[in-house]
Amino acid sequence: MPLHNADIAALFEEIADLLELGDENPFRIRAYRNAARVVGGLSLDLAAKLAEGAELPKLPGIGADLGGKIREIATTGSCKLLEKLRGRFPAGITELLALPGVGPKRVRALHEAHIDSLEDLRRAARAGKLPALPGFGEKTAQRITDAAQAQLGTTRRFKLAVAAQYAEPLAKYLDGVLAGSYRRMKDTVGDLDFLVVSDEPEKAIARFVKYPEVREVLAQGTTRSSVRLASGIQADLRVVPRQSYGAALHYFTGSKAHNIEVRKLGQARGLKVNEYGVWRGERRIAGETEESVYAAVGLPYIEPELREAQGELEAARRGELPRLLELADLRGDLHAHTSASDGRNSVREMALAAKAAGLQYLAITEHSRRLAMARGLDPRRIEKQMAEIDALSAELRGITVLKGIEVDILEDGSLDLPDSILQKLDLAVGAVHGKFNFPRARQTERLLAALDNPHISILAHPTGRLIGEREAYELDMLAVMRKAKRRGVALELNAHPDRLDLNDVHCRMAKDEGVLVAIGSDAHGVDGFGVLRYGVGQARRGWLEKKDVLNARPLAELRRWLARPARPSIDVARGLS
DNA sequence: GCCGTTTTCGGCCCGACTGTTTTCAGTCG
Repeated sequence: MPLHNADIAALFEEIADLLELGDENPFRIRAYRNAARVVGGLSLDLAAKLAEGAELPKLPGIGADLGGKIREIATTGSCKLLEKLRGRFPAGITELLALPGVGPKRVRALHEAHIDSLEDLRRAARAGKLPALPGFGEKTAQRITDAAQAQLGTTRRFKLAVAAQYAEPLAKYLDGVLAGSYRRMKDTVGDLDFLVVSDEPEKAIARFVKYPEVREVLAQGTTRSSVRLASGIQADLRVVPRQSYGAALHYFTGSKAHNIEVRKLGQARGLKVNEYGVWRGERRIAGETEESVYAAVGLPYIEPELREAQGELEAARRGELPRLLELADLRGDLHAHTSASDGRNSVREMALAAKAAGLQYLAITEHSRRLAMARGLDPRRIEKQMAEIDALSAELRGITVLKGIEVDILEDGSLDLPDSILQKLDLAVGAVHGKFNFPRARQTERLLAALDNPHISILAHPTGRLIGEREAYELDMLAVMRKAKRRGVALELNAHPDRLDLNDVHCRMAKDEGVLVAIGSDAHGVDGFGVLRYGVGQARRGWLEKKDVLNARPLAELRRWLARPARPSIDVARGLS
């Protein structure tokens, strides 16, 4: 069982937790958390790289020691330090750290009282033992008891589009702006962060806690407040004066790791960066706008989606920031369904809706026959739809409908339709809709085989993940990308908020590998194009520019790309990789 | 544990809110 970057990151987090319980040097603990973040956000599969005998690449914040531990974990599945630390504390004690209001100090106090798990904690709470513990008291004990009962230790995150339903009305109510991971367009958000400019912060906070959807006020101070909404999502408000707006927006947008980097840059220039501004001694030299904050530390403005401490500060310093894709750059959509399969509207209705959404072309890509429950199309019904599209095209103006298919990739990597019908279509989008649990090698082989088909233009939702429901299937993504590159196939970024697949890390990997990304709405109705903004958000998080995105190209260029004779049916490059 | 146009040693981002610790620690973002 090979360990992937996420597994290595999880072990580093565990080491950090256990070191924290051991009251170790906080900077050493931070080094492990930083390493977890760096490794977890890497597109390159470290274990695979090491298995090939390659050297570990130079990674920020990872020196000789942590590099050695990565090697040790990748090859043995664990490391000596972790085993030693695990021996020092009862198994499962780190789950207590996840409870809100519980940090290392309180876990140690609990441990002294032989409370070493969530179950122990609930039992001790029922017996009324908690308030007597050092540093607890009635209120703290109650808060922790409630959290333990509500299973709050299991961090609940909300899909971006779900969070939007709560976030945007509240932002309007507050007359404020959204910051945090929501503004950075992360695929899921843990809480909502709002910023309001006001010289009467108490008033703004009073209005905040009176919002009808507030279920519980978690904290209420003179400049900030936290509440839990009826939906269960936590909302944080920060109120600042006008002259601090940019600094506060920067601070509250994060990410935390990005902020730390910016503050360090400031420090090197003798400046202090906080949420009120950039300071030289007592004097504020910047802070009204985010641009002024970056300028003060010698950088151009950095887009929120890039602020993950993944090389954006270095790129900014060198003047090499990407010019990120924008929603308006999308010229068309290459993945949509109609009522012929499992959609809700006709081709005509979908085409008009796409036009209204500002698109110039739309590919209709129904499911293929294998997906019977979605009323997948067989060749006969495809021919019928092609005729329908031809007739429609004769009268439609301002929108071009392309004839496509979302063809199932079968277990052996062959496609669910014969070449004889695929070649009549403008494009075929290949997709996996079953057998998600193949072992990594077999799943990879299956996709590589599918890419050999000369008619496949786009690989849809390449990892099959459903956020919060289904993990991505096991896959050697690098091998798939390199093959897609050789075969001239684009990889989809499915913009549906349940998918967002490719994710941000994979988008950046695609860019690095020179693979085109197609942002598809997967619309199943006329209201389905609005999700493109989430797709663009992830694309931006993956550093994608207009040139990296297939459907940012004008129709004529797209047609040339689709029609080019480049895809031989035999992979001449096979054996060279 | 990392890192260096101040440094190979001595630093390491910064502030708010809560509760209980009577002067601030713990936690969080």
